[in-house]
Amino acid sequence: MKKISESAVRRLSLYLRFLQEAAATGAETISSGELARRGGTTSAQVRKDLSLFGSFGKRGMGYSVRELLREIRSILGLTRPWHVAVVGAGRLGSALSSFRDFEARGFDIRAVFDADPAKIGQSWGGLTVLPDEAMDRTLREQNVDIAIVAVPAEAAQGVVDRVVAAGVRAVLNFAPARLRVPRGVTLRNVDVTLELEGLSFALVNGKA
Amino acid sequence: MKKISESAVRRLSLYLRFLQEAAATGAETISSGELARRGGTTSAQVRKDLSLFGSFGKRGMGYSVRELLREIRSILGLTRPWHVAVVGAGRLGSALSSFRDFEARGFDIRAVFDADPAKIGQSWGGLTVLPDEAMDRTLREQNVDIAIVAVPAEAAQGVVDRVVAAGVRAVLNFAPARLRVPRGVTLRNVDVTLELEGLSFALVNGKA
DNA sequence: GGATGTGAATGTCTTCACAGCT
DNA sequence: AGCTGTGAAGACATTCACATCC
Repeated sequence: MKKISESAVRRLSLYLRFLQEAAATGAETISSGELARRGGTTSAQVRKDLSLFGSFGKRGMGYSVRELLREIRSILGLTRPWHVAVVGAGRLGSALSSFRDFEARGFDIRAVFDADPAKIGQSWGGLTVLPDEAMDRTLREQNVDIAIVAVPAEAAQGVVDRVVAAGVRAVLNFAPARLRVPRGVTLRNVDVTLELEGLSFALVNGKA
Repeated sequence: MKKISESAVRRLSLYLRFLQEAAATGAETISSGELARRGGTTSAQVRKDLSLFGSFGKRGMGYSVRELLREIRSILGLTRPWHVAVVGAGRLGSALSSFRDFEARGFDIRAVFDADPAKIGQSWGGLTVLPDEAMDRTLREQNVDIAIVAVPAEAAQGVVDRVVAAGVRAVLNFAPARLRVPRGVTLRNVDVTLELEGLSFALVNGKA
């Protein structure tokens, strides 16, 4: 299989969202031009992205919204729910754990962990904060696929090592730290400070 | 001035963080190879990135940690503090507002807004949640440079239009929506669902 | 007619490799 | 010797443009 760039995958996620919006308005078909307009890209880009996986459109017609929804869901692996755990029940972890939007998109939060005794046992929306020591066992029992790391930077590498040892193969890291993961484990970072610094750069350089 | 890619700016932010860590350990100099190792890139990449802005190193020696810190701070526009406002005092907004790390890096949160009467007047760490109606005036009075949008997707475009009208030229959007901003305004998105879907893709495709 | 799918052309970013300082 | 700075080469991503098909 061809190598797919991260930016292409990001765009597919966006197209998926636009398709859901279009479906909600009852649209039957959608053109590459319309997807491009919403995504701030070009129609050629949209067609190239989709052509990496197949030929889903009808010439002269565009794409069937329902069909393309199904295809992109399948490409992105969203045909079955994923099991997610949140490590760190601070403000950020609690915000993420309570995001009902995730469930709607097939990411089921199965557990929340924290090391702070004061937080353990608290419950948010059906989830009880579990102690650190229960982590390894629970990750396996719940067949957790994706771990969200929302702990302080100093603790992040230790956490990721443990979740990887417990069989988790995908990690979304919110800690401002560059983590090491073994081959076969996928890591993505959300680094708010980095984004702010990017905005700072744009401000002083007058770039749009 | 040359066009600098977003990925180059991201890497500069990372180098800055590594330099701060190195400075904390008392290191005097650092090589491109060492920065590359920490950042998961190559030494040639590091040198190219830095060479876009000048020649900061000494051959055979590497870079002076203190000097390079100063240069990168200057490049990124971090020599003066930026004024930040958070719009949306839900769980995510509250988590972001209380991130003390931002202040340390020169991003001063000057105001938090919400439309919900139940939240207005609550105070978090010296900040009082202000009502929606006070937003336009306060953004100008506080000379806010950067707005963080942490409201539901449906409300996000309205919010960004208002902050832009109030003179804000940089926006960090956490809402899962693609926002339109006029030329001259920089927008960055943090889209957690997108990241999760990217991990899902990696899981089903066995990519590391 | 109208929009897709795709080789070819272009543009951008990364890596190579080596001359040039220290 | 060691490490930077940088043209040149290579890899990768985007855009063009048009034949193809509904």
